[in-house]
Amino acid sequence: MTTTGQTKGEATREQLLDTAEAAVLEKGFAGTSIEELIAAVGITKSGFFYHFRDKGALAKALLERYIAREDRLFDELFGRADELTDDPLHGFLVGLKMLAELLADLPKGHPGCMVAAVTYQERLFDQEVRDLNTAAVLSWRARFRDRLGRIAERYPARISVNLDDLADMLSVVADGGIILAKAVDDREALARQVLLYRDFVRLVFAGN
Amino acid sequence: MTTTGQTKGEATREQLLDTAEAAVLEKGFAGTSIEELIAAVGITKSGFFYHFRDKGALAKALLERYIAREDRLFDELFGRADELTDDPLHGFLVGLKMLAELLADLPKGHPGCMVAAVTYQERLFDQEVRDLNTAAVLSWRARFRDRLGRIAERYPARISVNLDDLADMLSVVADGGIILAKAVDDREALARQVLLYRDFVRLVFAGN
DNA sequence: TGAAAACCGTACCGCGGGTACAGTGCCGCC
DNA sequence: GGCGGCACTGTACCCGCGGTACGGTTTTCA
Repeated sequence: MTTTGQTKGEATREQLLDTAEAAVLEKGFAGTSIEELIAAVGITKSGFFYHFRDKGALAKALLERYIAREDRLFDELFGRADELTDDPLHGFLVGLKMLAELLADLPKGHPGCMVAAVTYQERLFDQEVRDLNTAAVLSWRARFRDRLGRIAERYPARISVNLDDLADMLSVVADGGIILAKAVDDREALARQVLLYRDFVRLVFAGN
Repeated sequence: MTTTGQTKGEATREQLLDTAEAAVLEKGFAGTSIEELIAAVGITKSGFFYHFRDKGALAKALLERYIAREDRLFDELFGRADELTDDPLHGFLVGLKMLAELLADLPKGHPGCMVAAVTYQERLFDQEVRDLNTAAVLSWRARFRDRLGRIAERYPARISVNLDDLADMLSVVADGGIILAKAVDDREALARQVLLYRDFVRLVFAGN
C-alpha cells in the first residue's frame, strides 16, 4: 500500500491514465501510442496489457475517470456555493464565479475536455464509450437545468428561454472556451467566457 | 476542364480533401489513414503523394480550405444582413438568425469544426499549421469585435462587457454547440445555442 | 502532336497495435 | 516459512500504415 491507499497496481494504472490523458488531449487518441505511455511509466508492453485488455479499455477508463472527477468538482463547487445562501440564483452565480476563479488559477490553462476529445473522434470508439459520453453531457444538462428551474420559480425570466438549452450552454461555453483558450494561447480566456455566461444568466433572471 | 472550371488534378485533390475532411472530423487526424482516402477516391498511394508532399501538407490544405470557406460564409451571411438595414445591432441580430437557420437546415447536422479538431490535436501539426489556426480564430474575433464596436456606439451596453470576449463568444458557442449537438445527437442543438448567444447580445445592447 | 500533368506499380523500411504465451520477483497471509 | 497471486517481464510474431524511391504509363490540353 502507498500513502494514498492504493495498491502498487492501482498506482501504475493511475500513472498510465495520467500520461494517457495528457497525451490524448494534445494529440488525439489514435495519435497516442501505447509505446510512449509505457516508456513514460517505465513498464513493458506486457505490463500495459495486464492493466487494459486493449486500447479501447484504456479509452473507457480514461473517460470514466474524467467524468467522475467533473461530477465531483461540480458537487463540491456548487455545494459550497449553496451553503452560502438560500437564494437559488445567488447560489448559482456564486458557483459560476468560483468555477471561473478555479479555471483562471490553472497555471497552464485547462488541459482539455475528454468528452470533447471523444466527441471529435467518436468513430474510434465502441458504442459503450459513446453512450458513456452522451450520458455525461445529459447528466450535466439535468444538473444545471434543475438549478435553473428553481431559479425560474423565484425569478421569472426576462426573456423566453428554454431552460434545457440554457443549462446546456454552460457545457457549451466550457468546451468552446477551452478550444478558444488553447487556440489563441490565452490561459484566462476560458474563465472570462464562463463569466460571460454568468452575466447572461444574471441578465435573464435578475435583469442587471 | 470540368464544368466547375477545375482541371482533373484539382478535382482529384478536392475529392481527397472532401474525404479527408469528413474522416478527420469523425476519427481525428492520426486516425485517418492515407490508405482509406485513396481507396475512397480510387487512386494509388503514388497518386496521393503527387498531390501532397506528406500527411502534414494534407493537414495544411484541409485547414486552409476550411478557413477560407468559413470566411466566405460569414462575408455572405452578414453582408446580406447588412443590406437589409443600416442599424448595426439589427444587422447583427439578423445575421445571427440567418446563421442559426442555416445551421438548423443542415440535414445531418454540422460535420464539425476543423479549427476545433486541429486545436485538440495540436501536437500532431507543425508550427505553420498551428499559426494558421490561431490566426483564424483571431480574425473571427476582429470581424465580430468590429461589428460589436459599431453596435456599442449607438446602443450603450446595459452591463459592462469586454467586446473582444463577447466577439470570441460566438466562436465559443459555435464550437461548443457543435460538440453538444454531436454528443447528444441532436442536430438542432447548435442552432439553438447560436440563438441563445443572439438573445444575450440583444439583452446586453437592447435590454429585451 | 508533343510535352507536361496526373497519375500507376513495385519494392522497401520502420513503427505501432495487438496476440500469445511462458516465466519471474515480491509481498502479504496462513 | 512457504505459498499463492499480484504485477509484472521477455520473446516472438503478425499486419496495417506512413513514408521513400524510383521508373513507367496514360491522359489532357495547347
